[in-house]
Amino acid sequence: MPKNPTSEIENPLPAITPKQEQILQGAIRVFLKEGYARTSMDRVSASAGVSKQTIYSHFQDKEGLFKALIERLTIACFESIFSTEKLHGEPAILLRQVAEIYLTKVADNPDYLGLLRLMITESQNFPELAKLYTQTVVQRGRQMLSQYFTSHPELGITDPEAMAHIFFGSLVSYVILQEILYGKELMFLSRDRLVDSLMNVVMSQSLNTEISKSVQ
Amino acid sequence: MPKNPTSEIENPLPAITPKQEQILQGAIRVFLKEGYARTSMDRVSASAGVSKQTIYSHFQDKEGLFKALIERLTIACFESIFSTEKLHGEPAILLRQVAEIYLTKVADNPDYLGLLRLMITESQNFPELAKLYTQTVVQRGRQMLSQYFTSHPELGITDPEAMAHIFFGSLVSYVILQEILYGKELMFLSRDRLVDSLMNVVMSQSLNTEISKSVQ
DNA sequence: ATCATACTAGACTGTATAGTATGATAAAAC
DNA sequence: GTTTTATCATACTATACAGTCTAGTATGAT
Repeated sequence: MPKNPTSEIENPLPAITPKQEQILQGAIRVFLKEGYARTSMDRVSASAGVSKQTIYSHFQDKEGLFKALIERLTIACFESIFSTEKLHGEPAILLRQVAEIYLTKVADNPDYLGLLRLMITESQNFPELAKLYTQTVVQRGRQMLSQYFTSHPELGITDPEAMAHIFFGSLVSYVILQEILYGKELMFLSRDRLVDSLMNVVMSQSLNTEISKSVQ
Repeated sequence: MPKNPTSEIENPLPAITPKQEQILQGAIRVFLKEGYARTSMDRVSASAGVSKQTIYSHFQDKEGLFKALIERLTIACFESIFSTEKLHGEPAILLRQVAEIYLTKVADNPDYLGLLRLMITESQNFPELAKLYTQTVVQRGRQMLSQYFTSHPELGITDPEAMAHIFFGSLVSYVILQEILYGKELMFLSRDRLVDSLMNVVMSQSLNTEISKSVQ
C-alpha cells in the first residue's frame, strides 16, 4: 500500500520514512547510471540493501519509484543551485559567482549531472518530469538572472531574457559537451576561459551604451 | 554474416545495398523515437518492411545495426550542416546565416534532433559513437567558427574558441530546451530574439577595442 | 503469550525480446 | 530445367525482468 494517503504530485513533497529514503538512495545510483529502461528492480533492491517486496510496499511500481526519485532530485537540485545565499555585489563578481556555482553544483556532482542527462533522455517517456525540471530548475534560473539584468540597466542589456539564456545555455552546453560527450578528452576547454569570455560578453554590452552616450 | 569484409569504423563509410538502406531507414524511426533499449528488432523489421531474418543477414546484431545507423546519421548530419555552400560575407551576415542554418537543420529536422538526444542518452553505453559525434559535428563546427573569428581580428574577439563555444552552445542549449524539454510551451523564446542577442554579443566585442584605440 | 507491523529471502508467473532455425516463394544464374 | 540466392513468414529457444506470492524473522505494543 502507498506510503501516504495523498500520493500524487504536490508542492511540498510528502515526508518520507528512513526506509523510503534508503530505497531512494539505492535507486539513485542505478537509475542515473543505467537509465530507466536498463534498470532492473532486482538491481535496485540489491543496491538499496532492501528486499524487493519492501520496495513494492513503499512504491506502487517501477514507474512510481522513478517519479518519486526524480521529483525529489529535481527539487534538491534547484535548492542546491539557487538557495545558496543571496548573490550580491558588482556584476563582475556576481556573474562569476553564478557561473562557478552552476559549474560546481552540476558538472562536479554526478547526481545532478546524471539528472540533467536523464531528463533529456526520458523527456518523451515522462513529460511531466521533464516539465517539472524545466519549470523548477531552468525557468527559475533564467528568471533570476534575467531580473538581475533588468534591475541593472547600467549593463546595457537590451534583451535580458535572451541574454540570460545565452549565459546559462553556454554553461549547460559546456557541461553536456565536456562531461557527457567526452569533450574533456577530445576538445578540452577550461572553465576559466569559458567564464572569462562569458563575463566579457555580458559586460561589453554596456560599452555599447557608453559609446552612444559619448557620441550624443 | 557482415555486409562487408572490413566491417569496422572506417573513414569513407562502406557502400550499402538498397536492402540495407531500406533496413536503416526503418531503423532510424524506431531507434530515434524509442532509444536503444526500448527498441525491439521485431519493431524494426516491421518498420522497415523486412523480415527479421533479413536484418540479421545484413547486420551482425542489434548493436551492429545501431552503430551502422548512427555512424551514417552522424556523417549525414555533419554534411547537412556544414557542407552548405561557402558561408561568406560580412560577420553580421555570416553569423546570422550560421545560426539560421543550425537551427533549421537541427531543430526542424526530427532525425538530427533525435540524433543529438540519442548521443546524450547513449554516450555511456556507446562511447565510440558519442566520440564520433563530438569529433565530427561539434568539433568541426567550433573549429570552423573559431577560425573565422581568428581571421577577422576586427571583431576584437580575444578568445575565439571560447566565443565559438558560446555561440554554438547557446544554439544547442536552445534546441535542447525548446524542442526536448518542453521549453516551447513552458518558456518560449523566439529564435529571432536569441539570434539577435547572439549577434549583438559577438559584434559588441569590437566596440571594446575601438574604445581602447580611441582612448590611446 | 499474542498480535500487528515491517521486513527478508527467494521461488514463481507471465511477458517481452534477442537471436536462430525452418520451410516456402520467387527470381536470377547456369 | 535445375540450382542458387535473396527474401519472407513463422515458429522456436533462451533469457531477462516486472511484479506477486509464500514462508519465515524481528520488534514492539497490549
